[in-house]
Amino acid sequence: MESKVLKITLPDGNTLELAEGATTLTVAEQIGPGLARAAVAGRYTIDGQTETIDLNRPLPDDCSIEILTKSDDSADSLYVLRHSTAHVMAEAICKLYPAAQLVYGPPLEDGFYYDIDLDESLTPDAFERIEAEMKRIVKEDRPFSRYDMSRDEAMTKLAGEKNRYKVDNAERAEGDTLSFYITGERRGEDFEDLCRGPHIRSTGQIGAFKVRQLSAAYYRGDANEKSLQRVYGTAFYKKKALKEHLHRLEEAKKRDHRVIGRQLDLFHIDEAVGQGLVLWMPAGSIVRKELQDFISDELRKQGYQEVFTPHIGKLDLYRTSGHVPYYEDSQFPHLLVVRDHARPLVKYLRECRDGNTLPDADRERELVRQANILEAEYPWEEKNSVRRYAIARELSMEGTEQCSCAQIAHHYASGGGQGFLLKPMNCPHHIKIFASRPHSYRDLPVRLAEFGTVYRWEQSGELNGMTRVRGFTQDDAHLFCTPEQVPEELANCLHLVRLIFTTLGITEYRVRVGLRDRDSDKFMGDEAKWDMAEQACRDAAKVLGVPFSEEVGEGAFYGPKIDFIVKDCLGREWQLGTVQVDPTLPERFGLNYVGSDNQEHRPVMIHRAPFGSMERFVGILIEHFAGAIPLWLSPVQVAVLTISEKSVEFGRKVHRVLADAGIRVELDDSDERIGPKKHDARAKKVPYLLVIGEREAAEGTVNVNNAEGKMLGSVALEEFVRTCLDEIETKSMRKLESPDACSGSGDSV
RNA sequence: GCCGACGUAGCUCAACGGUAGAGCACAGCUUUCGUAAAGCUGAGGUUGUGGGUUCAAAUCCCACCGUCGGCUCCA
Repeated sequence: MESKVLKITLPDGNTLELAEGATTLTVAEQIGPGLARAAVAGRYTIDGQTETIDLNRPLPDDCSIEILTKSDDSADSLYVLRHSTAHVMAEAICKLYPAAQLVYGPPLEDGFYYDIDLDESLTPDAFERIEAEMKRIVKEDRPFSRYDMSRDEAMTKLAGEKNRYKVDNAERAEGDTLSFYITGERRGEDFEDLCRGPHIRSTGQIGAFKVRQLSAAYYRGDANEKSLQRVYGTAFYKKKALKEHLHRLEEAKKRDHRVIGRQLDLFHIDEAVGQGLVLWMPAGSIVRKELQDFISDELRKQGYQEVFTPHIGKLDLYRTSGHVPYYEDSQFPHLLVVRDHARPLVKYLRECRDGNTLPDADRERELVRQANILEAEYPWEEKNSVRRYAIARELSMEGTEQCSCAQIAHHYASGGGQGFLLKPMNCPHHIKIFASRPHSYRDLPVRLAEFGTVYRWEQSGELNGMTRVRGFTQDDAHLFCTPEQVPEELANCLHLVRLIFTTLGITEYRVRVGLRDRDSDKFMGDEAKWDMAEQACRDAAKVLGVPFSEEVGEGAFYGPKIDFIVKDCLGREWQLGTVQVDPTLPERFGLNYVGSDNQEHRPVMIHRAPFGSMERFVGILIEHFAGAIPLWLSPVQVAVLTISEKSVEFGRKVHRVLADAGIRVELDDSDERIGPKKHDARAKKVPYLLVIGEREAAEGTVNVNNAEGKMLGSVALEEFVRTCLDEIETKSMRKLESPDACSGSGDSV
């Protein structure tokens, strides 16, 4: 076989011709010794397909190539480094804890983790020892070496090692051969791991690393599987980069909406009220109200009608919608109401309990009959009158203190009994508004909007400030339309979401089209209609013209959806705006309208919430602006700060003029110095601070300072009012930069 | 719900077996001041709750409640 010559295209467009078997390292050496030293891995592209590859593995064919180096902090380069560091950490842990079984250790966007199965609980105290061990491995500068094995051979080898996780991993891996990476060169002696690679050249290339965090993680993300210990770490090529990274994390914490929410008195969550139940403080309420008014104005323009509905609904309503029993885990306990008929029974049993006697059987039987409780439901077998009283109370639905009673749970789960549910969603109520009147196709679309508060029993460990709560208000609306109207309505909904994001300067978001998982029982409804709805979502997302990803299993239980997802200060993703196509609930509720053919037709429903929820949106917004929210949203828009008693009178006048103009203004005429007054106003992130001294009083001007404390200069009071109102009116994100700009139009400031 | 860490004054933290202390905030007084924290004085806590160990518990142990970081979940 004659040896082939490979044509390698470099990033600068030059090409190299190398003998077959050439590696990325060969290429790097050709270019220069410095590059060869700094190189960590290669990245080649053939036919538009890009792969990262070990430095010392032969390039498969003609390709264009990019050399990843230690001085390059690109995601690709760091990815290889972190994956390699995960191997080093795994080795360290195995050495310190020989009983540890390795499971899976991928790189992450900002680090890596390794899942391990170990009975002994790891604690952060172990980090130092793990790091010390890792340091040793790094110092030894062991090369990462790869070897391949046929699948059969590898499976035999792994089976012999008695690590079921690696066997599982291997079974799920693709290809006829499996690869292993040795941290070192001595096969059978040095640490090795089943791994696709690629890796950096040697452990010495790991410049800086840190073991950071511990958590439990279920094997393969399955809560029924074994709980593993996940150890997180991160790595960089340079110590400085690690330091900066850790510093950034510290800085990001200062933007945390929970921290700023307290500083600015925006909201409060009180243990005595309940987990995940947000109390909006006066300042936070202003932000929320402004946002609601903003969207209400838009909705009016777009032909929505606002409605109000109660916070609870009958269980039967949610049995129809499918919420009961399918989503019971996420619901607050049902509200059980007093059955008047049962009161005499409860009273009698209470007397027995208080008198510490057993009830008379005949009398009890008679009262049970009167109570209209099925004999079969009644706990005759309970011999204890206290217990019997408690159960009778439950059966009579008088209170719910004892609601753990399995009989009750079973009773309700099996469809019996009338009670109420705190609404987990607004749709059933809106559906009933729609269904309360006959509709002609001429009426459609009907668009019903409500700031509807819903309650969901989120797992305690999931709660998070404002972003994950148990009671929240959706800026909800449901559109009932003909199938033909769906594309246009969807497009309008998406544009509304985008308008809101644009207005608030949220540019970093991703769009996800959530589809059903055909293998899951989480989704209900007709297959064909789902297909149509999913296609409608794809089409609408395309029309919107932003990149989006399609994700299976992310749909709502009744239909597919398009979500707008934003990251918080710690990089966690939160779904904000959502638009959902629902072919299912109209069916379940038997909704219809009369078409032009005088026949009844089934409408399609669109659920949409551009903010998602007021709580989550405001939480994210606080972090987005680090508390320095735009003027139109600011709880306090202007602070008037007097310099001394001599300027208090004019300060009061300024305050009054601004207040009369509808501007949210606060006056600080306390006998403090101007420095501290400014400091206080800045701490509250007030957008404009007006310093009022004798000079201003004499001239009728105000001395304008921005939220950063920078003095912008003085301007006539009337002019400041005008500019302020303009900035508020236009919901401008831009601030005054100099007082001269005050006289200009809103756009120029 | 799971794993780990943590709960001390309104906030941020100290004290880590010998019955709690600071800064900020708050109140009073002094000061009337020109742009990033004035001074003095005062008030404020049965150390999340309940048990236990101990002569003695904020401190050690257990349970519960809550918070935080992950996991899982998220209509």
